[in-house]
Amino acid sequence: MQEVYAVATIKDVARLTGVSAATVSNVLNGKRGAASEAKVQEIFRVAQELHYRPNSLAKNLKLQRSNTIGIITEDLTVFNTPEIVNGIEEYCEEQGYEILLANMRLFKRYNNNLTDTPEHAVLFENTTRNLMAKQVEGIVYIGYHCRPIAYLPPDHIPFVYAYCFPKSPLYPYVLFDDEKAGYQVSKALIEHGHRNIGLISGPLASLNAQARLRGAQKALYEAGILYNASTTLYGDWNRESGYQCAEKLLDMGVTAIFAFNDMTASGVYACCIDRGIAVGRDIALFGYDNLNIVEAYVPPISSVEPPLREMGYKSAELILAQIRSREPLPTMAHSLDCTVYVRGSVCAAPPAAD
Amino acid sequence: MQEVYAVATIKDVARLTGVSAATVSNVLNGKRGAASEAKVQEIFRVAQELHYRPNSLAKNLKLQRSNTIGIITEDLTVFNTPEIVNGIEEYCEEQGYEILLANMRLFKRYNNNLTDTPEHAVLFENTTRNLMAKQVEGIVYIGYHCRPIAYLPPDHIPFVYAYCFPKSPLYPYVLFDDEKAGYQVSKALIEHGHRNIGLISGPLASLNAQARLRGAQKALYEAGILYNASTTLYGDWNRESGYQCAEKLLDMGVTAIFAFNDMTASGVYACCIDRGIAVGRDIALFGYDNLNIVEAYVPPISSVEPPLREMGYKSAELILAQIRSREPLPTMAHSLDCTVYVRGSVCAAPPAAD
DNA sequence: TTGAAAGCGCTAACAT
DNA sequence: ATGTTAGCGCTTTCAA
Repeated sequence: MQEVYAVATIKDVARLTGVSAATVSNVLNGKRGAASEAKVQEIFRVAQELHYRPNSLAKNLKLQRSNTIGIITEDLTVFNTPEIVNGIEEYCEEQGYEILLANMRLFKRYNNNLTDTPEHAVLFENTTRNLMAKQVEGIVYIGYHCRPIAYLPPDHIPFVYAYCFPKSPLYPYVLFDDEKAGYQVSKALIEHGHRNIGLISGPLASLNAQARLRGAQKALYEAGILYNASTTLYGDWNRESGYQCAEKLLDMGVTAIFAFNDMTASGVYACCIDRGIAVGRDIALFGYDNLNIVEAYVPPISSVEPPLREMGYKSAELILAQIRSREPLPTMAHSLDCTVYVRGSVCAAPPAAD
Repeated sequence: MQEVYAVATIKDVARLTGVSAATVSNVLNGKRGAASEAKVQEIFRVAQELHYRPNSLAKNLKLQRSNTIGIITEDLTVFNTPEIVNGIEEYCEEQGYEILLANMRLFKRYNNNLTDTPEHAVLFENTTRNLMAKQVEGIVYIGYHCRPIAYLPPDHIPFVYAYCFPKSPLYPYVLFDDEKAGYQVSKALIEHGHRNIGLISGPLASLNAQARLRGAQKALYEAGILYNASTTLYGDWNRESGYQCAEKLLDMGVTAIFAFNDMTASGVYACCIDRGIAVGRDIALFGYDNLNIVEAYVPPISSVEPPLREMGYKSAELILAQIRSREPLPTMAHSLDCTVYVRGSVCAAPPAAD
């Protein structure tokens, strides 16, 4: 088996400069007066030449801290995850912290069957303890979609949930404000004169969908528009269900459709094309997620962009705050604002017939 | 600053079971006859109770090997990268190896200006040495698109390039077979009766584009179709240039368009819609990359899927082979096959007028 | 200004 | 069957 390829150690630097390892360590760690000016110069020179850097394992073991936080991703290939990771990395870089990433690959492993099973619990626990065995000082857990997570970390390790939240609210979590976005979208449609707006929600059980629905109702209420239960349909987040729901809504004569995700909106679009209805002229359409598919349409689909990078950044702030304060944080829920993009798919409502 | 939260060490297990640390180590590492049956049971029991796992830093430091390979990503948020990472993880999991991921965030850092500058070289070197300081046994470098990389790793550390390749072919690299895919796509179009096929390449300098072009020419040649330079245009990979190129090609009367990526194909689609030309009926269209936007169209765009997971898997095989053999590998270039998806956007050519 | 020594948690060679 | 010891590479206290 492989030994480590040749890498310079502190002893090499010590030997080549004729001082002790202790002195090299002191000098390289910037301790003033650890050696004469000449020695200092030489130590730096030799260290440079040998490309010396302290062995990270040895250093962290000795110091009993790693300057590292762990990230657990439920699945790195889910489209939102990398951008959240990026936000975490950004803050950590600013703070001189390092990252250790553990990807659970839940999708590949369990065929996208993501309820909290005992099997999952074992994997969670394992992944967490693996990171702890590497002395990470805290962990950010990134869900693949917003939902409650039963798993709680052991041993009071500093922990933050991003894009999901703990069933028992014992640790901070970072989400985005679905209700506000739902409100803003609906308000935008109302301001374009729409009063008969079809909603294609996700499944009733989805918390995201519920929050968006609340936002939409609030906007309707404020505008004095009577809520019409029959024009609120519950889809399955996918294109097919978008198509089917669109058929019903179009039959009911809505002038605008707010689909709660872009895939659904894409299905709506397809239905409109098939019926010869021009999106952005005959009907207004809004999606959610701001996937790159929305720009593929002519006119492009209006949509809502979740603040992924910011969620990562915020999560990192929270984890470092926990680490530094050594106390649980006062505020648990952190909700960040989405960006609403009104694009060509949103047109004014036709002159009211009523 | 944070000390490590309370975690059981081997000493704790030793103390609670009344044996020495050495015995605990021996028992837990499966050394037969290291202790009496009763002791063995007890050691396992206590270890379990305390959730003991060996401190990874201490263990690796001691053993001078980490059972870990490093992954350097140029940018984790580029759409192809996570799937490649996944493939690597899959193989490593099978082999009992761990992963350490370092994301250079080239996009965020340098605004997508990705030539090999000295600035980059410093970042590469730094990232590599950082991983080496953690005793990774080898490194897989994942480019964000296929191109030659000037950077070579130091100290003969086992190294593999994925989705890119080293300017000096001193290390193995894993790509996908653009030429073959270009050939297959063109052949598929020809078999549908098309003889006047427009190509929208990427920039002339792109190696991917060149290879796809070679494949296309081969197919034309085999079919006895005269290569027509005027129906080969060089775009910029984006939607706008796709639109513009499509205008020209449609004016020239092509019956099929092979766009060398999906964004370009998306621009072509937009142009066709604007002109009232039905893709999949009046004209055939092929893209490349198999982004999720291709399914958003009705009919969906035919496209080519690069074997991302497989590339990752292969890279991992190659890095472990290097690590285990302690020798450079004989074969440097590894090219994997893409999957070609013929979808509704491909129709038969109209009856020949010539 | 410099270095010897101890120890982080672990494993392995070598006693007993 | 079990333990003692040494040492991986590093930092830090303390003494010189």
